Amino acid sequence: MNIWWIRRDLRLEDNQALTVALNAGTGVVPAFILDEHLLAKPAEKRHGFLFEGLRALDEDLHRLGSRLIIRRGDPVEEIANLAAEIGAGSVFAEQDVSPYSLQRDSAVAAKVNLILVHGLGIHPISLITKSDGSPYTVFTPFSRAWKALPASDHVLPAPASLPAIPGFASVPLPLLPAPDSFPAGELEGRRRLNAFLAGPIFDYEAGRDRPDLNGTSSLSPYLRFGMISARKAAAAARQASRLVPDAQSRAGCESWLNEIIWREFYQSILYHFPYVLKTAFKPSMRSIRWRNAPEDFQAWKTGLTGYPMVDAGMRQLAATGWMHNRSRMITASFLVKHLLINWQEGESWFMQMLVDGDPASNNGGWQWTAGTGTDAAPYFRVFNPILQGQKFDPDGIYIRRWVPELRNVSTKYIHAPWEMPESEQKNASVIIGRNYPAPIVDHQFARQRVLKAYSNG
DNA sequence: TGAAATGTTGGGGCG
DNA sequence: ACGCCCCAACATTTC
Repeated sequence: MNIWWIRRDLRLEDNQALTVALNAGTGVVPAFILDEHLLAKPAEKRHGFLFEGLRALDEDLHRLGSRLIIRRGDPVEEIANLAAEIGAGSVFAEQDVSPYSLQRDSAVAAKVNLILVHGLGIHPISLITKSDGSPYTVFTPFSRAWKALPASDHVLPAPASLPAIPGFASVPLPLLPAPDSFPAGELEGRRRLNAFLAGPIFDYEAGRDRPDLNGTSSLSPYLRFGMISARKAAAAARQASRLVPDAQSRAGCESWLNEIIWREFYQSILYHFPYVLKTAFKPSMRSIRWRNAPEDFQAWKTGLTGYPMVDAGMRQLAATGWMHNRSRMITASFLVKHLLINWQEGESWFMQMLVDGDPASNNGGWQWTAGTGTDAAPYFRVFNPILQGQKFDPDGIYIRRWVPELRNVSTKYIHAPWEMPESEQKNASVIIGRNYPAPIVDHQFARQRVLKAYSNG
């Protein structure tokens, strides 16, 4: 018997670790270790999503004649114990990139025959380097090298059946449910991919920037836990692109594929530069004097900054465990640039709240926004939350959805409600400073302040 | 995957 | 006819 050690590949279709394990013969025991170290970190929605995903996977395994063995504790001990218990020859697992997983896996490999299999990304990180072998640190050349590799559109089918598992002990999963907006499981991942490919992907070029429209795939949590394989998603996007005649639709597909490549770019960055989880990628950006401002941070977290576009994003995050990408940029920029609070505080909050929270992508995004990272936004690029709102939520639909106090505010004032005359405030049944805060910081002032802080840093 | 400040151009009103 | 001013529209530069 061998072990298929599941970590963030909760799927049966296009699972290379599972396939290799099956091909090794002699039977496969699917196992998941509830890692105390990881579960101790606050991330209720993501954990609920994971647990529900494991329940769904267990059901799928039952259907094929197998089942999921769950253990709890330190994975190094638990995998070694399980391997000894079942007399496992080898342990097969999908290779991960975070420093924690690298250290964990090398500790496991010291105790059992651990075989790590590619599959988290589409192309192995080792294949995408500059000609001298060093890693790319700029997205565009990285993506060119990525696209130059032969497209691997082959998707491994889910096995038709699996070997039965003898009566090994398994601990129950915590009952924590997945958030309502994200039912977990491979089936739901596939459903969402198909729904996205049936239309929205063709408008993705513009649609992806509009938090008021459902223009994105909302697949991020499923990709995060491998409930859909990135390779299958990309193959489907390429196929969709080939089937449409017009350039605009093809651009949508291409643009979405680029987002998949961003994901792998940041995986590569984390793999090669693990210190980014601790400090700025750019050494020159490590001496910025951040503000210690707990009240401002609290206002940001709770969506009470007085800037509707920022507050809408933060409340969407708190309510659903997900935030539209455009809103992620706007809210992150606001924390770092307007409030001058260390991007690492925001990174940590997002990791607590996000269902799709992934160290590589989340860190990459925050360092990009803060201007401290690879291929980052220049520090002087300061988003104006009012203009961003006007551009990307022109009718204020997104704001009214997530900031109900402003529901009756006219579109004219929806992005800057503090400019409402008193009579308008009464009409809209919202008094600025009472039912909705006045801006906690003036835009022009904040802009000048952050430019100064960065240029001194 | 910016925004603001500054510069340039050109049409129109006007004396 | 002409210069002047205003200002929108666009372009460039600066942060």
